[in-house]
Formats: sequence, C-alpha cells, structure tokens
Amino acid sequence: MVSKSVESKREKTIRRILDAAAKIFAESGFEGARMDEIAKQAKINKAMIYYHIGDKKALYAQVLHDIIGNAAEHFINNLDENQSPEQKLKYYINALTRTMDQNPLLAPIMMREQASGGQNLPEIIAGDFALIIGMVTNILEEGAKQGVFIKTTPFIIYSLVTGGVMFYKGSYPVRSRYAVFPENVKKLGDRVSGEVSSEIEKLILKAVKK
Amino acid sequence: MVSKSVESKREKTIRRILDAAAKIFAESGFEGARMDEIAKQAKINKAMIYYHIGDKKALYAQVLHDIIGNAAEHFINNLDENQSPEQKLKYYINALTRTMDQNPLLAPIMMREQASGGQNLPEIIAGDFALIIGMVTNILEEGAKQGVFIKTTPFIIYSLVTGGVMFYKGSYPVRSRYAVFPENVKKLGDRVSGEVSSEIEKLILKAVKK
DNA sequence: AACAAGTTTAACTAAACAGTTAGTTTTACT
DNA sequence: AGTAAAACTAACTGTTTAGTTAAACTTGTT
Repeated sequence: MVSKSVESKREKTIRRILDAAAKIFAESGFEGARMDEIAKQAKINKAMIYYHIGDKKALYAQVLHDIIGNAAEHFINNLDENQSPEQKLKYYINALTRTMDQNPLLAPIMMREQASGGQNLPEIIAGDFALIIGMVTNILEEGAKQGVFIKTTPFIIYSLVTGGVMFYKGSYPVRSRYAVFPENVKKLGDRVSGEVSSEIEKLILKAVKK
Repeated sequence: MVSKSVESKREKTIRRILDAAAKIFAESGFEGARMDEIAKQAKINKAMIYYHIGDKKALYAQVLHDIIGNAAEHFINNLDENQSPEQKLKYYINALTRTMDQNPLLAPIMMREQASGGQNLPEIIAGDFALIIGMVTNILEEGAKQGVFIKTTPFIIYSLVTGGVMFYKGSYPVRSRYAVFPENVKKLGDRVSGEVSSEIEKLILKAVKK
C-alpha cells in the first residue's frame, strides 16, 4: 500500500514538473521547449519526467489540462443563472480577465495552440472551450430575445472579447521591450482585470445593447 | 557585372525560399520549422538558403519583413486623411480584415510572435506595429476632440479589433476540426473581410460613438 | 574558346536533443 | 532490523538538426 508521505512526495515532484513545464511551454512552445530545461527548472532529474508522467507529448497534454481545464470549469460553475443578460455578459468579461491575470501562462499557451491549428490540443480541452462559447452564445441570445441586446453573431462577440483580452495581455512583453512604441502604449501594464476589464465591459455592452 | 537573366534567376530562388519559409514558419513556428523541410518545400538545395539569405534567424527576419512590413506600409499609405474619424476607423477594420484574408500566414505568425514575447521579432518590424498603433490612436483621439467619439484608451480598442480578428480567423482550424463545437460556430468560415468585417465595424463604432 | 563570377549540389560535421538504462537511495511496512 | 517497492541519479544512446565545404555546373564577358 502507498502511504500518505510517499504519496505527497510523489505529488510534490509531479507538481514541480508541471509548474516548470507550464512555464517553459508558455515561453518557448511545444517544439521550442527542452526536456532538459524543464528538468533543470523543476530541480529534478530528467528521468523523473518519464517515470512519473511520460514523454513530451504526454507532459504537454497534462499541462494543458491543468491550466485550461480547471479554468473552464471554474468559469461555468460560477455563473449566476438568475442575473440579467447584461450582468452575465459583464460577469464573463470580468471572470475572463481575472483568470488571465491569475494564470499568466494561459494567454501565450492558448495563442500558440491556435496558431498551430490545435495540433497538440486534446479533444477534452476543445470541449472545455466549446462550453464557454456556448455560455456566451446563450447570454447573447437570451438578451436578444428579451429585447435588451441587438441581434449579433455571438462568436464574433466572443472573439472580440477573448482575442482582445489575450492580445492586450500577450502584447505586454513586446510593448515594454521596444522603445519605438508611443508613450500612451508604453505606460500600460499587463494587468487586464480591473480598469482594462471595466473599459472592455463598458465598450462591449454599449456595442450590443439595443 | 550582373546581367538581367542572372538577376532574375537569383530572385526566383530567393522567392521560392521565402514563400516556402513563410508557410513552414506559420505552420510550425520558429523552433518547430526545419531548414531541410523549407528547402524541400522550396524545391532547392538547403545550402542555397545559407548562400542567398543566411542562417535560420536571418531567414525568419526576412519572412517577417516580407509579410508584416509590406502590409503595414500599404496600410498607412492608403489611409485618406480627409475622411472623418468614423470613416477612418471603418477603413482600419476593413483594411485589417482584407490584409488578413489576403495573407493567411499573417495571423498565425503574429500570434506566435506575441506568445513568445517577441523573442525573434526584429526592431524594424516592431516599428511597423508601432506605426499602426499610432494611426489608430490618432483616429480615436481626433474623434474624441471633435466630440464624435467617447474618451477611450486607444490601445484597448486596437487590441479588441486586432486581437478579435486574429482570434476569429486563427480559431478556424480548431473550430472545424472538433465536433464538440456548437453548430452556430461550426458553420462559420475563416474569412474575416466581408460580413465579419461589417459586423465588427458596426459594433466597434457603436461602442466608441458619443 | 577561355576565363571569371555567380549559382548549385551532395556529402559531411559537430552539437543538441528526446528518451533509456542500470544501478543507488529512500520510504513504508512487518 | 530486514525487505520490497517506489523514487531517484548519472551516464549513456541513437537520431535529428543547423550549418559547412569542396567540388561541379551555369552564365555572361572578352
């Protein structure tokens, strides 16, 4: 039988590996990530990755599930069905920005996954995305039915919000690296919850309200 | 002296290399791209890349300049300064979507560059982006000064539009691959100019108009 | 035709890489 | 204390990769 302390040691090693892997995959992408570098970052022997988790693909799938799967679940479970469509749409933008700030690796990993056409995206994760898209679609259709929202293509709204937030946050390293960018851009940070979220909420609601 | 026909032969080889490289870099990213695969795709000997252009980094920089630099220039030169801020903002969205459709490699390459924090982004290309951001900023500030637009953070509008368009277009392979996505999403294509552009123009203008 | 400059090729090298293995230490349980 | 399973380590292997080189071919010029 496996005792508690052995279990916790195992879990600790796995946690170190997954944290390091998420960081390296976010920085360098699947192809750019080096197993030796992940091991070094995690301060464990490289063979431990193969022992506890598996090869590079298995490790990547695990990282995706860890980061995206949990976020998606949290997202949907916390939506209050009794709120108005306006409030729900605000909730979505607010929850999205907070999730992105809480896990800064989400934006780069999602962007890379999209750029590669989802070559390494497990179907379960695609299902998580589908749930969120369905949620936003319902909010917008409910609003249109109630006559508070204009008729829109929900996926376009979803794209503007999700893509916009990812773009804003993801552009931070580039914005801050190069001196060529204008000062009004250079003074912005990488935080999207808070003021940025408020402004996006206002803009999007103004756009869709009847 | 270098004659016409030698020159055209040289140019032809370089063109083959750059076209192949753009495709492979878009599909696989900088780290994922293989010099042998680019050579095979271009139907030339791998040594020709090093002879005519240089190493992998130089090739990537050349591809970026070819795709982004030209687009950015075209963008700014075609803006009609005599138009109203509303018309200019519409022009920007319209030009962006047409550029994205004309060059399908732009979206994935830009997304990867952002995800990597611009690790391989030459400063000249960053300057091209800065010009476009400056253009959008001017349009929005001009509109606000004239009292036709509300006061906004221009870079947020820029992010919503650019990120939104890239997200919509970039998500096409994932949307069409997996059966889990709802039908209202599955029926959408990857084209962003035309109907998608019109709807984004309407939404964004509605959002920023006083 | 002879030459030189530009272009192309196939074969090569050295380094980096994912993944393995045999042997060692740690842990939990009796 | 003894033991067996689990966790770990260092050194290794075979392959893939970016980049090179020397020799051959092509083209324009005299």
